[in-house]
Amino acid sequence: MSLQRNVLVRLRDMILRGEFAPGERLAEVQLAERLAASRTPVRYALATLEQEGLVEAAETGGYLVRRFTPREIADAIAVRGLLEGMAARLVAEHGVSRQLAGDLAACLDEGDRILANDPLELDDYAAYSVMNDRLHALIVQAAGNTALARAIEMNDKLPFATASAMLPMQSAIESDRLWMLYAHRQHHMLCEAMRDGQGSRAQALAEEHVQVAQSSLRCAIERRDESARLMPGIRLVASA
Amino acid sequence: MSLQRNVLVRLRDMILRGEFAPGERLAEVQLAERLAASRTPVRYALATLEQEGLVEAAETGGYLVRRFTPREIADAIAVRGLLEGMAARLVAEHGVSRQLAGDLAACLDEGDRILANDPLELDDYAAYSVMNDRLHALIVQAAGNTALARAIEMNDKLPFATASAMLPMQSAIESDRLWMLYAHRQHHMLCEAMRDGQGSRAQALAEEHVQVAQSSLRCAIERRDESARLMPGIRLVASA
DNA sequence: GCAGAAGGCCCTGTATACAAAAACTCTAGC
DNA sequence: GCTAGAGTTTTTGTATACAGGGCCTTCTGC
Repeated sequence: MSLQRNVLVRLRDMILRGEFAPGERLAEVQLAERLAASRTPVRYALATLEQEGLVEAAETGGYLVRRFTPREIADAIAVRGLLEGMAARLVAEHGVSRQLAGDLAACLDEGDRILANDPLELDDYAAYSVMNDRLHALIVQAAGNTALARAIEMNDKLPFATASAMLPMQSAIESDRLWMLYAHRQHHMLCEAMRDGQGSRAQALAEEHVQVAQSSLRCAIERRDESARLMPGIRLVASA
Repeated sequence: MSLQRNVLVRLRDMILRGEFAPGERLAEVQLAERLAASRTPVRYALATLEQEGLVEAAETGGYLVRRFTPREIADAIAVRGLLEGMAARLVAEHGVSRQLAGDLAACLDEGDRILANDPLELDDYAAYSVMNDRLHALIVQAAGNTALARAIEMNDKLPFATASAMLPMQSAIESDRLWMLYAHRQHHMLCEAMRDGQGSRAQALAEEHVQVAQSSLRCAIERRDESARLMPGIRLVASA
């Protein structure tokens, strides 16, 4: 992989891990030596991350780590609901191919299997996240609308807006298993609606599905200290 | 303005004007001398335009002008409809402020005034475009959802996906005035729905509103040679 | 005559030099 | 003690040098 790409993914990861304070200046030389590269790849990464919205250009020049409000995160989650709702409707209207039906069923089965464990372990959350991301990606891909896929991809660059960003939070909630059972039941219903060509039902389900993430977000904001351990990136979200 | 920004907007404009063939390699040194700058600002512009989707990274390195299919443009227009529909619904649900009501009314009045001219002149199309963009921007801004605004902004970077991108095409259609009267009637109805707090009516109207653009797009694709004079950027759309 | 290899040319990725501007610090004066 | 100002230092924006790689051309051998 080129150094540019390497620096980009590492810097993005560092920001998402909360290694910088929100509003902090990202000095190029400092980043360059920390990432063992020259300023050129670092500048490329910063320009890209500005487009992604993780970093903002300072008026005086250079870049600052962006500070997010809880409102902005909630907004992004709502937009994801809208976009995934459209994707689900398109899939329902196009019809579910045999291939897709099999892939979706595999995701559903795996989710069932994971949630059969009663005290959910850390591995279970991780495995569920992978399954969850794959399920959502399958639907978006099957929708076959490139602009829609691009919009979702862009929206998911914002922290905590992605499908499984809030999942680590579940392990801090007492009723975690109930929430996940609810969310996964929605997965089942959504796949059923798409399979049966029920476009507006599928859309409504996908749109409603993000309310679970909204709940988790509210919980994470209320219990910052606790969630900071599970999701270090929460530092980027303003406390007020 | 910094040279970086200057080069970025000029290069974006050159691509949108169709000054490059789709798939053409954008050699950095050549662009640099053409834009009277060094490779550094040019590389910044290319990286940004890649994020915007106007340019794609070649496997071997460097960048190529993107080629768009009519399907991709139609997809982007559909996504704009979805996003603007959500914006309209949010405005209806939040309520229309006195300030916003005045601004919207000014747009509606100006549109009425322009469309009162019976043979529409070139100036009329231009003035209508400005009004149209302002009206759409007002609604998005009033929705107050930053992620939504970002998604629309990103989507509008794709050629021919923006609200008034297809307007120049109208001057080549016999029934242009009828179409524009129809679209502007939708503007009136949309503002009425938002004012009266009719969220789902507003959403449906905004979503349906983009069908005018879809029509214009189909017309532009069918009559490439004619539309190429009015919208040079159509060169970027594959003929097939 | 054709195929394969070698050489040269152009292009990108990376590093770095340089200048202008901004920020910080230290000092002097009120 | 605080403010203003000058000087210094850091930082960004820009240009450019350099190396590695790909592609095209050309030459040679079969």
